[in-house]
Amino acid sequence: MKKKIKKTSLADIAKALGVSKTLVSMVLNDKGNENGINADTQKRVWAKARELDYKPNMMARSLRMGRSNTIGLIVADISNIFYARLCRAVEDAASKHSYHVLFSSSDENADKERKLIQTLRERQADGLIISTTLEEKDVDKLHEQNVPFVLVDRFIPNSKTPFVTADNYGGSLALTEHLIKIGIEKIALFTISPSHLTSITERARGYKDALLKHNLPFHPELIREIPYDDIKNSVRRELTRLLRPPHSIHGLFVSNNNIAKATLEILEDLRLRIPRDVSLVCFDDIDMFRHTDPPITAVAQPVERMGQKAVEILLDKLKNGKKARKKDQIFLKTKVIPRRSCGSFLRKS
Amino acid sequence: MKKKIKKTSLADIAKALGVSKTLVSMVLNDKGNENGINADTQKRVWAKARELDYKPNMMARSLRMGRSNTIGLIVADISNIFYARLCRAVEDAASKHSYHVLFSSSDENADKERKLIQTLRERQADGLIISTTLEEKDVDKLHEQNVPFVLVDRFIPNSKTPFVTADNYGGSLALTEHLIKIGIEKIALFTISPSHLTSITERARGYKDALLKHNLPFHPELIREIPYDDIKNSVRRELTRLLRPPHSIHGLFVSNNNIAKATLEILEDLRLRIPRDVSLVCFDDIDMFRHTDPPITAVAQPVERMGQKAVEILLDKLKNGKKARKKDQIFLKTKVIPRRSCGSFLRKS
DNA sequence: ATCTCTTTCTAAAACGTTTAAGCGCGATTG
DNA sequence: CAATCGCGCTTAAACGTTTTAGAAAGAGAT
Repeated sequence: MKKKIKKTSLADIAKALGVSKTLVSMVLNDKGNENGINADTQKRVWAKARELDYKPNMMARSLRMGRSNTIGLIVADISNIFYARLCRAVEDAASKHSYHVLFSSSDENADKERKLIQTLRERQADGLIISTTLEEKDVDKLHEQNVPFVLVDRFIPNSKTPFVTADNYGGSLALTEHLIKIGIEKIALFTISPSHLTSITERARGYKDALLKHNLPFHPELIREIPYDDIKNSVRRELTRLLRPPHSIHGLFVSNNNIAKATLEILEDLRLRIPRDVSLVCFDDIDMFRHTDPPITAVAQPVERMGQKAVEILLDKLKNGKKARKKDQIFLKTKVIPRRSCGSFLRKS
Repeated sequence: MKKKIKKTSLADIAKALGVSKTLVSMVLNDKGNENGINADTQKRVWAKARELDYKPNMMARSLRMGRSNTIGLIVADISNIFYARLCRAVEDAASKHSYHVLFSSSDENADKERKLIQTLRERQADGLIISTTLEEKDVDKLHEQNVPFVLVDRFIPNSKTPFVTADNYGGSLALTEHLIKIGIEKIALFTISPSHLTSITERARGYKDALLKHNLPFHPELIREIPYDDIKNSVRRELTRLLRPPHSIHGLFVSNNNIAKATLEILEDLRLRIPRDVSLVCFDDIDMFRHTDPPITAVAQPVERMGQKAVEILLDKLKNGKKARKKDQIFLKTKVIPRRSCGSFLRKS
């Protein structure tokens, strides 16, 4: 019925040529010379391999060699442009070293993430790159299971875990100061849950320190947490509340591009204009912020470098054992990109 | 030195319990009952497995079973929001059937794509989903090698190859008509190379037929091909040329979101405004088109369904053999989303 | 005639699974 | 009391590699 066409294996080539599998394997791995295989025999092997359209079976090879040349990558959501870029960077960097990448989206869900880690390990990923939503103790457990891994975008404070992240604190400080310098002082901050993520706490810390630095009052109730899975409704609720007394904010700092999108949408619904009714800044710049109405001031992260660095560190760990090194904890510089979403006048009056 | 901690295998559990690997395997695969394994023994196996933190080695399993539960997915560029969404959809659909996805970006480069296909096959992907840039004969070759695969976004005309694509023709026809109805008649089309892709040729065909349908002149020289790897410069060149006599276009139809972005940028550079100086419409809607200045009229594609359907068809092929069926060639409905980038007045005068 | 050294190649084990075939034994049947 | 059956389990092969250890054969040395 359904004719199962067997793929050609080393054994097939060996049999066809009347030599051993060993020989064929050596030749096709370019170890023919170092094993003193006759040049002519080598040619015959190559020819036959081509003739039979031989393709090595990586599963068998990995099984035997105990390594798969695969990296597992876990991000919150690969359809978010930030992670999509990160994935691409990781893919490119990995493929330079002939590694492949197994992507997965965790949706910021710790359970799902744990399962994904498990699966990736079952699939014998040699190492993991994770934009983790886990807490310290989970990550410690990962260490015990001695899986080589590197965190991206977020990190675990006071831990030896290697990571590559943007300078979320510095970026947020600068971004908030940008608002303050323009004269905007009542600034709310929309963070995203789960809120223990350092990418988020650090942004909040930067925001707070900027206020303090400029002797402005810090009101904890101006920091609002937007749940990852209900962004639009939360933004609507918080925004309408904050824009009227007693808060009457003048500026809004949103912690990621998804919240920014929702904010634009809600403001439009409410017939409110940026920056007339509120100034907006966003952590994480995306292309289209240049073309929105108005263009949005944002902090740009070096996403591509982030991916590259993470791969670099991971592969280094894979090669040279896994002693933690200080220089494997990396903060990348960010950059404020001023655009027109902040007005340019003092509005305290 | 670097202590290699062996992972626990079936054999370890078997030895610890004084039973055979077979038994352990059966129990852990939930085939204990159907193989009449004593309930108590089953419990002991599970307990020991947990105790030793057993994780099955999927490489070994795949090797033995001849299938990896992995789907290979090749797109042009995973950092393009369209493909990122597609990837996410494929990931979700696949994981529902406990398949994993191995993504790769081909950069619209046929050679790279061929290599990726090869690699994915070496890695024993059970099937492939490809947004292909290959030509018919390459795809035929793939068939011969009897790899199950499904094309997405693009298809091969007059071929039995299964595919899932948006109705590029219908969408483009409608989008062009949208312009025409507003009174815009001199419309240029920016396609993207490589231009043999049906996703592109179909869009051109829709554009042309819309003109003919409304008895408007069709000028082939108004169709400009923008190379994938040099979008910005080409757009600048073509745009400046087309906006002045003798062409003096009033409308511009761009074939994907990347070209739209570049167009927005260039127009800004040139101090030109949409729709005052030119009307703009885009095939493929992205979130941010709602918030650009002005919001951009676009054709939305059901990307998520596209991914789902592709997975569905592929998995069906994997299960039920590979006879080509008519209903495995799918065109998905698109939808014009009118926004303010087209003006709303007759401008022929 | 034996020993040793190259050169070229091979046998067999190992990686961790799944699966086809079948074994030992007590209970049931005729 | 022999034959049969079912239960609970095992043996061994197989998947396609890589790798370790060593073999066959001819050449040169003694």
